[in-house]
Amino acid sequence: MSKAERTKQFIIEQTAPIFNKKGYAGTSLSDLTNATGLTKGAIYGNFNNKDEVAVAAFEYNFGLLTQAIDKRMLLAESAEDQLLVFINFYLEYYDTVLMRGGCPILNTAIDSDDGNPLLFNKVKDALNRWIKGVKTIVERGVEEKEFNTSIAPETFATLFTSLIEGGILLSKTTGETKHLITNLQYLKKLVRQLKA
Amino acid sequence: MSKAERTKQFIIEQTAPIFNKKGYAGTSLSDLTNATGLTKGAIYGNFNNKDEVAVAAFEYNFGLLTQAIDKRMLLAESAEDQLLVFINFYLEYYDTVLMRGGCPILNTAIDSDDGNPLLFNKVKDALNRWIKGVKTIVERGVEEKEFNTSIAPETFATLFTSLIEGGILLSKTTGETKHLITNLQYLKKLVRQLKA
DNA sequence: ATGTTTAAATACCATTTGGTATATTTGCAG
DNA sequence: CTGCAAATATACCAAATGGTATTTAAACAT
Repeated sequence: MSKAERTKQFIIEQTAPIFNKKGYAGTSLSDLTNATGLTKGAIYGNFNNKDEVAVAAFEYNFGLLTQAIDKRMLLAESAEDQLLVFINFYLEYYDTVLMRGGCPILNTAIDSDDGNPLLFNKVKDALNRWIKGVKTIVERGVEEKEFNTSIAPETFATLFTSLIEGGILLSKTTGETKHLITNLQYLKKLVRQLKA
Repeated sequence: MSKAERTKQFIIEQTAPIFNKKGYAGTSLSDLTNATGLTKGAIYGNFNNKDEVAVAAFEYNFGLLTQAIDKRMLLAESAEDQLLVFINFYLEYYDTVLMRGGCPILNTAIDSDDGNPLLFNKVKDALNRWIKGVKTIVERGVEEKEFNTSIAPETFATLFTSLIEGGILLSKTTGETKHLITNLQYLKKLVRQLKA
């Protein structure tokens, strides 16, 4: 890894939590220099503008989540276990996710819907991939006779994602973890229903 | 209503959708003057700072929603009908809500969680009131033997709110209404389950 | 109608913003 | 260990930011 590549990575790692917490418009160039200890010259030597840093930061934040989940996914064999990977991940790592500013999809979607189409498209893609991933798991479960068809895969995927994101919103806003936990437990029940 | 009160109201009405769309940090003083056609003098004659305008704007945005819902709530007698008021409101007015920048609670919660505690507390209160309102409806339904206890009122309120907010997020981000509709239809099913 | 209070416009301020050109340092190949 | 290229720091820029006196205009009670 060249020097430039290393500092570029360093900038992303240091600024990613800030973008996630303060949002795109709320994060200034001086926030970036403060967080990294670097100067504007270093930032603009590695990125063309603030936009590019924001996009890279989002991809990094989202990547952290997906990597952690994908890693656990390897150990899951059945469709049920794969769905439980998501649920258990959030049950265990909710505090960590919160410490980093919350769910990057939730944050960045709301933050970029007006005025930052490049970033917004990235979030859109990420969210669509996530929903589709859940849907695919359920479809496979149905194909392999592990799941019944009491809930359509597409419907399930929407409910699944909404309850997680909605739960994060409620818990983050009220300060009470119980909301997310309630949703995750309900999702477990839904998964069980899918099996019965 | 005095002149000052009228312009104050005018400022709130004109700037409320902007704050909802662009967020607090993303809305500048010049956005406010542009939207109103007034000058900084007029704004600062009626508000002490940008914060105060933002808080007033949020309360206005949230008030629009609650007023519309409360109005319909008067016609609902049973607990079931009262829950359906929420569901049908979002089914019918989703486009209108989106046109104004989406759900003010969702937007403002994400926007103000870092760096604007005054505003954040307002959202927190609003969200807590909403959740509690749903819970109370279900509790009353149980008391009056209209609802069974298959789902605890508190659990139901969390699921209910999460599915609506989560659905709005999904639909707004993907651009596909189906997500919110899926959730609202599922909520209808949950309400029916509560009756059976 | 007039004088006074009230509200809004103007002109101004320091600071910060995102961004760039240039200078300086650093890393690294020969 | 030296020379050159790559990477970072410095110095600078115009524009925009939130905010404040001060001036002007509009309301309104008498």
